[in-house]
Amino acid sequence: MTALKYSRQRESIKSFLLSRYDHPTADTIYMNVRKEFPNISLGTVYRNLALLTDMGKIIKITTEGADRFDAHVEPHSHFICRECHAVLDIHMKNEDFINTEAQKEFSGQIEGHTVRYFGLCKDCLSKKA
Amino acid sequence: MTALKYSRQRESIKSFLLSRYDHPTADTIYMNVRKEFPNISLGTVYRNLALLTDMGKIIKITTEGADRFDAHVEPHSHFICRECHAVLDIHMKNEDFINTEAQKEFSGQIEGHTVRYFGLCKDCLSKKA
DNA sequence: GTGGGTGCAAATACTTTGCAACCGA
DNA sequence: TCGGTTGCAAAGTATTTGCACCCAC
Repeated sequence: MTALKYSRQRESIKSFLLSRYDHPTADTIYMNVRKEFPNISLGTVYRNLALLTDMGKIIKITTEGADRFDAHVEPHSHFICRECHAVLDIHMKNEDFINTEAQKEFSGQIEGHTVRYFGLCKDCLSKKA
Repeated sequence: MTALKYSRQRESIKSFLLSRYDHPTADTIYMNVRKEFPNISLGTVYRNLALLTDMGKIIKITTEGADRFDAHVEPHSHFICRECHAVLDIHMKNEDFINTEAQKEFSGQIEGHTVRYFGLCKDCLSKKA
């Protein structure tokens, strides 16, 4: 029974994440939280991101390169660009994939805000033209 | 114009992957290919996995921990266990998500065999009971 | 005061890369 | 022979962890 204690650093990390919709990496979070806590260390950022993830306050998204984080935990899905690894929100209703083969095969096992579509984002698509 | 040359090691890696449906990691591939090529190095395994991925002969699946690889490139989706990180195939038709919000929002940008569902596999579910 | 949290640095896990020797076309 | 490929080891990137000190309760 580890009693969680308040920490200004953790609060700052969470509120920074709440202000962003682009799923920043631990390093980006570190750079920004440093504006408020110049002495914070990357280790502390990682430790708190792990804590917040375990508590369900944020979501960790593992992609190529560094993991990305999202404080918006309402059920939603993600589109991930194969090229630039941008993570974009998809505002998809849970019921939306209820009739898919996946839903039939893994009925009851698939959690919300956990579907990820991969492809090319518009920026990367247009750079190819 | 780099002319690709035949390599027994690369062939072995590819045929090992074709024999597996559990999406092994580079290290597992290394361990197994070593039975045929005792002197092969991890670096060579990684180099060839990158080459095969670029050629579209295999798929790289980035998850927590080590990346996983799949030589079965026919369009299909994956179910990934949050707990043990197992990657299971979902035999889902491409048309299956054509009416979803994701498909509408990212029309033409979503590639085949690239949708990933997250949840708990049956083994991990039963261990919780 | 006590135990969780922090900064720092070292360690770890996974992957990439430089280089000389090797091998396929 | 020529240039791609390999084994080995060192380096690189992302993340975790041990430890002494600090701070919330």
